[in-house]
Amino acid sequence: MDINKDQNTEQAILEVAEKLFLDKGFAMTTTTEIAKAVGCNQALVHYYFRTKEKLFTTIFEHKAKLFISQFIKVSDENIPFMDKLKQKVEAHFDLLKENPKLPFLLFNELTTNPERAKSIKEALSYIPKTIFTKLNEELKVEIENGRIRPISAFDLVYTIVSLNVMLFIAKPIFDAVLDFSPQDYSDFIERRKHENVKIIIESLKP
Amino acid sequence: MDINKDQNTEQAILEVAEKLFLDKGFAMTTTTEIAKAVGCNQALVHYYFRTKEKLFTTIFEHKAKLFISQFIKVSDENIPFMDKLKQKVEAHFDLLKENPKLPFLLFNELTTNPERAKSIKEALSYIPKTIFTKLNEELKVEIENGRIRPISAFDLVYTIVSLNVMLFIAKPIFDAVLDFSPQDYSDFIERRKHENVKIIIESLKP
DNA sequence: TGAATATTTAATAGACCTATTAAATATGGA
DNA sequence: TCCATATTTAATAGGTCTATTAAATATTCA
Repeated sequence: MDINKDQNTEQAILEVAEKLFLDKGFAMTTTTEIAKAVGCNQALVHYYFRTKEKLFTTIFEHKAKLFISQFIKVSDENIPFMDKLKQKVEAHFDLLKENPKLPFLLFNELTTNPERAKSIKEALSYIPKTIFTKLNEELKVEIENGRIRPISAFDLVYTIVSLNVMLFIAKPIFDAVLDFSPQDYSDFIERRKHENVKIIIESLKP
Repeated sequence: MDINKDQNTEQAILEVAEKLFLDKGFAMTTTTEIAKAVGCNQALVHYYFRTKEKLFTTIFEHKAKLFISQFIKVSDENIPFMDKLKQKVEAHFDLLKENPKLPFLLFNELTTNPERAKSIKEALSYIPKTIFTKLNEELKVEIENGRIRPISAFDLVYTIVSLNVMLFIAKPIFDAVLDFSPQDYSDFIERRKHENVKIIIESLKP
């Protein structure tokens, strides 16, 4: 071992593997490469995690649960619905900004290897059903009071997620095709953060 | 050769490879598998296309150019801006519906193998710059006449593409995580087609 | 028909990958 | 210190993949 001699090898493997899986997906990442990046023997990756699949699952489930639990964190309940909505949309954006490659990994693994769906479903089951129920109830009150047009929680969430997630999934397009500099990209997504909130709020008007 | 004995082998390879690349991406598709699906010897894939990379590039560039040229097709010029916008958003949706896996392939290849960016850039350069210029001019007129709020062509396009494309990229999530049946999915995206138009129109109000 | 060319096949080189094994080395506690 | 256990290494089995080659077969056309 070269690097990371100080810290836990198992942890080092997890960290390096997470970065590589997020960068290039499951198929394009090899255990040989992970070991090399950690600075350890390739057999060690299997010693600690047995298979590449298990290593991936461990990392993905941990990452997904962390993401979801961070998002779930209740915000101040005693504020108007629209303010809370703005808060949530921005919190979703911020969380994506901290985990910009997670959505792609989810899409990638679910698309190229549907057998992994079960493990991913397991990881995502951490999203309580109650979230949708609760949102639907809140929406119902707003709709009945004529403050917003009729809309389902699912549709609202779809709009939010689409507008926010695409900022990060499409980054390689902005970089390669549109020749965005890092500054261009940074400016763009920050501007869109507010634009997205505006569009979502606007789309709810009765 | 078993199947496709009637038709051109080269063409058969292209068709089968296109399906497989779209289904599973470049990395997860093997030339052996392509040959097997075509019903020919694996060496034939290399005989006609030399390398897997060349085969992929041929297919991708053709697909991308087709998609773009179909979208570019001018619609009736003599209708109000908002009507044209609605037409375009729906045309974009319809085109995606016919090529539901193309966006993912684009993201996948650009993300997992950035070296391929050049060839993809080449394929996408088929999008004339004038499109954005023209849209910006049309927007300017609408803005100056107070019919819509100030917005850039790029932002408008981002909103349209995000809302439409996510319907298809996220399909594996709807299927696996939300247990959508084919009918559920079909109903959902058709509803969203109109919902997306509404959101986009609404988001432009002054 | 028969020679030139095109297509197809079987075989395989060469690379790399995952996973395992046995042996070597390090570590911690009695 | 010394033994038991944990960690690490080198070596390798066994598989698959891309790409090439030479030989076999089919097709074309003079």
